[in-house]
Amino acid sequence: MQADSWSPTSVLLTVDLVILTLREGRLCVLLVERGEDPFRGMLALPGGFLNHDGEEILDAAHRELSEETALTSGRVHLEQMATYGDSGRDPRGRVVSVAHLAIAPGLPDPVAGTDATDAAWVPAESVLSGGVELAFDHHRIATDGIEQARTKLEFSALATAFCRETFSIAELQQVYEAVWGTELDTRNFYRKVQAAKGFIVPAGSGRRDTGGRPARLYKAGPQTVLFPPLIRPAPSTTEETTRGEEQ
Amino acid sequence: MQADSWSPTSVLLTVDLVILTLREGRLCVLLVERGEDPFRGMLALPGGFLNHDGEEILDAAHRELSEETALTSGRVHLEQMATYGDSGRDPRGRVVSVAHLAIAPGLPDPVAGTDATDAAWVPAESVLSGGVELAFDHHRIATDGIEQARTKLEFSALATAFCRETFSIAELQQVYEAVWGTELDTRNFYRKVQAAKGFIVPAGSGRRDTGGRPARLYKAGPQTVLFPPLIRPAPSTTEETTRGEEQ
DNA sequence: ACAAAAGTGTTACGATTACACCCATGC
DNA sequence: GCATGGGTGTAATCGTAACACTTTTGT
Repeated sequence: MQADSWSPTSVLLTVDLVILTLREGRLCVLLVERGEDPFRGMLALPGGFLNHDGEEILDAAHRELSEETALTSGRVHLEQMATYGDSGRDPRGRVVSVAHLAIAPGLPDPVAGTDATDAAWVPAESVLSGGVELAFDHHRIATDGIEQARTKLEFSALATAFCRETFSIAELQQVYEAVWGTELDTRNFYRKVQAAKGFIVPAGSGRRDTGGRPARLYKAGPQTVLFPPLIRPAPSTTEETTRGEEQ
Repeated sequence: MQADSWSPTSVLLTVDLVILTLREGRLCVLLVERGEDPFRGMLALPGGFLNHDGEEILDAAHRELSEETALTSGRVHLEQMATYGDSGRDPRGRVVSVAHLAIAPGLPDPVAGTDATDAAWVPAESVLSGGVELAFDHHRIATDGIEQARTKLEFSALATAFCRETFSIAELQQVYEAVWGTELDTRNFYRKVQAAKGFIVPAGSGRRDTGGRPARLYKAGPQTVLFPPLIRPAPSTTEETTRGEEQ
């Protein structure tokens, strides 16, 4: 720590959320239209300042999550992602944002937030391709969040957070296919997730109205790290030599 | 973002550094003895408040790194790790710390910082086992940093940051063995690192006074992500079912 | 010549893939 | 019965581990 001869700079702290879900087989991000003035009317990630003195960062993220979504129970995955504090990122002054990644099962269609004028699920593809413009540095944050979700799917049990309490293995596979944007072999996927001990545990015989033989149902197991991991197939011949690492 | 009906809380922002290096084949962390009053005389991670209005977080981390170590050139790896902001973590008030991970080649023995009374390289093992007490929540931060380094060694070219400008493959192997605490087969390691294209590139024939045939020398390649990755051998039969994920 | 360390070939094994096949249910 | 989707068996293939072996230098 530094000597206190000069007074240290204080900053405003916000939490921003990259909330991901699956809608009609597509990975989507929750975006809100800003009702307040910096970037009023523009799309942005949900988020906000710390509430009162003493609110924990993770609590603030949970609070913003509840405000923006109609999340019933505590069945949401929420974890810290990275901190963005570039001096020019907010016109109001020095605002540092601790970005979080949230994963939720498919949520009711249009979600009306408390202070946000409007909220909408936007396909992750549109964000990645730059098709939508976002306020602040939220494009960067959203991109980082999506990429992090893709990576964590390989090594952690994150995929179950996209599903409801109980789910079939086919549903779990759809999560992987949607987030990665690839197709997987049903039979091999079946055995791989079973091989990862503690990933999923049986939860009764299933009743699903899909027509064929009913699938067995499972729920999330105790393990958070997957071994062996589910390796994401390489995007075929397209070599990508440029991938930044340090931020 | 929230409406401005109430004034948002401002916090003090610090950067803390988990600086890792190899000394005599052991992974070590740089710790300083605090000369100022919260936890005066106790060991802590190097770090400090943001300097003046407008200093970028990453710049502050670089500055602290230079102050605490005698780093000559820019050959240091520095990346953001995680943010720690629990309300009780600093007795002076609400202080939020953006922790960074730094990797450096073996540095001169005793490093005297500018404001820290004393600085010392402490074996990572001692920190992990709880053998040394650290100020604030720095034990947690240091543990997280060491674990992150271990993981990143598998999938990124981080290991080269532990080496000097040029290095032999055997030296690179020592990095892996020290950080992971395992032994690796020399021959297979040799081919694995060569197979990861862009990881290391030749840098002239080597001269080392080790007695045998001189090793070829290499330098860090352009690639930051390793494919195929160098998988860390499982720690034998010892099952570990409890590994936290969310923070 | 010998020791020490670098680098190469080769085989055995385990994991992964691709795909053929059988099972259970609704209509 | 037959369409539909769930679940199992198996051979070809790939990557890896293990280790014998050759090469190059210093003394």
